[in-house]
Amino acid sequence: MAVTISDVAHAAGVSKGAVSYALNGQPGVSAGTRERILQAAKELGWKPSLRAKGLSSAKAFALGLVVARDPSLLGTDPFFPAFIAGIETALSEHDYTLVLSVATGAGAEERCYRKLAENGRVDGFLLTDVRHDDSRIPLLQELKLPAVTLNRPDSDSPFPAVSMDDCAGITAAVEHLVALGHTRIAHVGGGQEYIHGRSRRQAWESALATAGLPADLFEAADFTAAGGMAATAELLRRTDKPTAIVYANDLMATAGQYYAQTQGLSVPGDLSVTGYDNADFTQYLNPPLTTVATEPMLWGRVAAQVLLNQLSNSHDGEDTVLQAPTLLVRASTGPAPAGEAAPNAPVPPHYTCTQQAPQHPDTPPTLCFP
Amino acid sequence: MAVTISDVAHAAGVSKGAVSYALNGQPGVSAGTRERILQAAKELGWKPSLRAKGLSSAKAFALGLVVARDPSLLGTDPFFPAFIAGIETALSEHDYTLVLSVATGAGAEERCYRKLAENGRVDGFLLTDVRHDDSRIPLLQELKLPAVTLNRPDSDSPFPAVSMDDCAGITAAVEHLVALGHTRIAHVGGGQEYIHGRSRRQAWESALATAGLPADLFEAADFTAAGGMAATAELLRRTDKPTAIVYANDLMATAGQYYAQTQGLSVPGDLSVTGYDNADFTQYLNPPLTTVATEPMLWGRVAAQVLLNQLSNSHDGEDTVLQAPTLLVRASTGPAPAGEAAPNAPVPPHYTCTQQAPQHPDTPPTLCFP
DNA sequence: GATCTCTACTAAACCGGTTCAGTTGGGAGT
DNA sequence: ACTCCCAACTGAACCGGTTTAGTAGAGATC
Repeated sequence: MAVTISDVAHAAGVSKGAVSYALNGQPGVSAGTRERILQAAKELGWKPSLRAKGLSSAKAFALGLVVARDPSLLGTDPFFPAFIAGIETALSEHDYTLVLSVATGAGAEERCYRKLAENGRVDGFLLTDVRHDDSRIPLLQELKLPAVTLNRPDSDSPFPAVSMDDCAGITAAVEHLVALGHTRIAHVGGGQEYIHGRSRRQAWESALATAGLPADLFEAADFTAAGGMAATAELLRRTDKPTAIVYANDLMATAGQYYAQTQGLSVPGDLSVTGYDNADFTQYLNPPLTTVATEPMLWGRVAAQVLLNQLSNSHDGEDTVLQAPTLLVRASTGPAPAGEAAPNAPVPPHYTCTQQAPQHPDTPPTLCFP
Repeated sequence: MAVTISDVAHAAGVSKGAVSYALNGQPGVSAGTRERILQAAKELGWKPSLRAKGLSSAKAFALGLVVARDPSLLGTDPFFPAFIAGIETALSEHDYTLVLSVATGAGAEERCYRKLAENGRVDGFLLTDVRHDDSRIPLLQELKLPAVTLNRPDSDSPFPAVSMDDCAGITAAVEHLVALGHTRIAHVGGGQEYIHGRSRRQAWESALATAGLPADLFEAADFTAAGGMAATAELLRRTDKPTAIVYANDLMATAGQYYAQTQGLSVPGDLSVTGYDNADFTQYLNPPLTTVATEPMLWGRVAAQVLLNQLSNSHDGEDTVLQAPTLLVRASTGPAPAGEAAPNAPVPPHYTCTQQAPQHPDTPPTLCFP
């Protein structure tokens, strides 16, 4: 059996309580005794039992992440693995672990949160894929567990948010296309129940408005390849079909680009395409995809850090805003087809291309890392 | 505060012990009393505290999965998300959860296993990406925790394995290429420290031997896109360059196909390409990739199930063999270039194409699901 | 030198379950 | 009627920590 606090107490010739004080840096033991206890603990190789700690302090020393995506879609999205890796970097420094659940099917998500909370598995949750009027926010309030949301929800939320602005990346994509002379720039949106689905659409609308162009080429989809393909087919069927499509993520862009090519269109000759996320494989598409390089690892690390700070009461409750992702121009975007360019918009000079992922400060400005 | 076992005992007018017996289906309480206790527990909405249960029974009610891949590679591999989703389907039925750790950097992996074990976080581990002479096997024996390995390790292992044969898929790919008239069929291997890297290479060698062809076009890589691209470049530089390349995974195949196209080669006109894994995006490549459709979700479910059975002592210790994955023929493979085909091997008739993922029985044959 | 106060420490309760060692009461056996 | 036995149940110990209440002893105060 493993060595317990009683063994240490016996070895050091003190009581259990004294050992507990000494090892938690609490007052109540003299410097000499403390030293003796620490020495004994080290010699015996004592590791406090998290189970016992958890029982007496009513903590789980774990954070929860519930993923409610379709498993088949999960595998295609590069976001989660990197996001999780980021969480780990923050957790590994404190004795916390990540409890991951995948909920599939209606109602499964809520059951999942309830179960983890009621079983006392976790001390807090990381909320991803925040939805319009997200039901998980009142749920977690009911369950009385702290949380951190990725981006600020559109409903009232008492939880701090860690945000990475969608708007800038989409705006940059639209501006890039406008500069290339495109005037019919469509958007294939992600699920509009997600706030990032909505915000990307809104960013597209505003950017077009700024450029004095109509935002009438919208097709809703669901972030899946199949959805992106169907939406693309719909757009290309129109008489006023677009010369460029801004997709809400890479997977839809990949499928859309593929579909356009099967229809005999050249990318970017006849149709320019942009994605979002910078999935690894997009640089090996033919043509490589112009996309927006997000930093899911950083996001995960900061979100976990904020949640941990909240648990140790050292968080100020403020939202954290991460640096906005930047556009990565590759070969899937090009000048608008001849005869399509607006009269006063000749092919512009070379567009500034961000080839490197942007530099991020090690710690975001609004966070106080201990 | 939540309702405890004492509350239930008081409500039912019995002792704590009786409640414990009643709720665990143990003998020692009469049917009537049992009924009364269950009734009281239900009325009070009692949920047993996993923390307390864990402390007294020295269990964690969790399984561990340590992923030792580079985070950037993690995001590109569709295996893990699907595998994890499979694990979840098995765990959700029992009150178990998954503790996920991402270990990066030398030594981090072992520290990770040790930490989870010493902290009593998990009751067993799922071992993926098994390596040649894998050091984790003696490690876990030392830590005295049960485990399940994906595929049988090449060193002595006391742990049951859940295997999905690599050989059949690669063999089918080679046979498919041979039938198309190819005689110079290369292999870009995954990391040869991994047993699946080795077994895929061996499968390629044997299949070529069976076809009476030499296996001299091998290039080692590391399952990454960059590695696949470099290996492809190396192969295409040779004077006896291949007309077909069998890659050990989709990511390398994607990068390789892309590289070949940038060099002015037509796929499959000049070069046929096959992948492995059936990552979702591969069907949207140009051309769509011929690949081997594995079932990571099934794999995860069965592996978790075997480990759970082991924990409840209901596992027989036998290995479980899952149905071998099948070849999915798409457009990245075609007849060998003219003048390249073997004299007596005309373009063959249409090759049978498995368009559907294979049907798997709900429960694998060698497993006894309760 | 008696009291007062503070530090350093101990003993025991506690978290919420499981489990072991007894105790009780009723029915069978003789 | 007496023992014997077993099912049914209780009380307490236990898992390994934290925390509270209480105590011994040293030093300061008057």
